[in-house]
Amino acid sequence: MSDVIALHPHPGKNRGVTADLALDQINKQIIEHLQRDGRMSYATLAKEIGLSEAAVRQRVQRLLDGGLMQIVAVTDPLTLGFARQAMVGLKVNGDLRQIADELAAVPEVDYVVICAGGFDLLVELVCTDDEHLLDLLNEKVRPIKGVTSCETFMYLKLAKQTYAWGTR
Amino acid sequence: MSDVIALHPHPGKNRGVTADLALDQINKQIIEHLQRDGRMSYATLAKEIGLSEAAVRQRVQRLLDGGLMQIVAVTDPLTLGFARQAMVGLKVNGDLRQIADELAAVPEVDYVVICAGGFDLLVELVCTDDEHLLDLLNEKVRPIKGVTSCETFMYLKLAKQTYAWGTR
DNA sequence: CTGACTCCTGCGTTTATCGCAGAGTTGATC
DNA sequence: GATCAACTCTGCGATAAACGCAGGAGTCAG
Repeated sequence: MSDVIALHPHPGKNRGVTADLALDQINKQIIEHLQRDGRMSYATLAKEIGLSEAAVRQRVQRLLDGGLMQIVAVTDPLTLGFARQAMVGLKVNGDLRQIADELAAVPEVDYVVICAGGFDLLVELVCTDDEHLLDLLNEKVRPIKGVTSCETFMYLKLAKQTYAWGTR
Repeated sequence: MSDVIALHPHPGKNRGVTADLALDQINKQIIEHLQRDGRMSYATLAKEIGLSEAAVRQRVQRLLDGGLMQIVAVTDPLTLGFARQAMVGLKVNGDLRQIADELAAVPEVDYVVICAGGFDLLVELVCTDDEHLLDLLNEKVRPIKGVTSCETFMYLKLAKQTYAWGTR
């Protein structure tokens, strides 16, 4: 496959910087493989990359512990009984970060991004039905202080959903 | 945690329906656990759910093979060197599904959803930089036949990203 | 009742994971 | 330039998990 790059990527390079978690070429390779199959064994991962099994295990563990990567099961919410999903575009006044955090605290909110353009915030909601969606919008989203406008885009069909962007 | 429900969910119930992949309570429990930790061992998963290890392994394999669930590593693209992410809201004329498929074929597009509201399609782009984003919009998105309007929301900060909605 | 089907269990074999001690490098300090 | 601490890798034995398969039990159609 692709060439293995530096077997010894400057050991001891990242001292001082405590929890820095360098994303060297090896870690990127690890992530790329796990983006395709999150359950790949450390052993085969090690063979593919050209490192010992223990070293790969160590690196994966560090990536997970550091919150830089997580390995999870993903599904189409529609197949799990969440009949109603929606993206909400918000315009707000005040502290963007704080409002984003408030929204992030809502369990039914699975995605919050601060952005530039016609909306200040984009928020994805996962609901069981229309009633649930209405409740959320009415009780949890619109009442947030600083929210001046709220436009809802109800999902009709999820056409693509990928997590393997690779790395650069 | 939650009570274990029916140990024997009507064996042999889903005959006839060839590749149906029933989402019974057990499968939902499996998904819920793997949404939290995709690398959980079949053994502990089996103990938590109250089935044999082999049965759980069989079910997980079927969920994966059937494309109903995938276990992958997820990361914040920004930490992986993708400095520029954006959501694009499109208004289109013509066949929504076909246009959605065309967009889905673009590698840099990781999310396409057909929706109701001010936009017909929401598309998420993962780019290395502004140049890349400009290229994409100019060469791959706007030229698509039927696209009448295109509004871009550049990501400034990802505030939340979850894949564990649980199940209903 | 019989047969086909599905799903589960139990168990032996193979494979992977875990934990730890030791070697090699690097950068800072003296 | 020698020493030391910090980091990462390797190798290996003990433990644990995954795999494959044969057998049992339930369900449904004829």
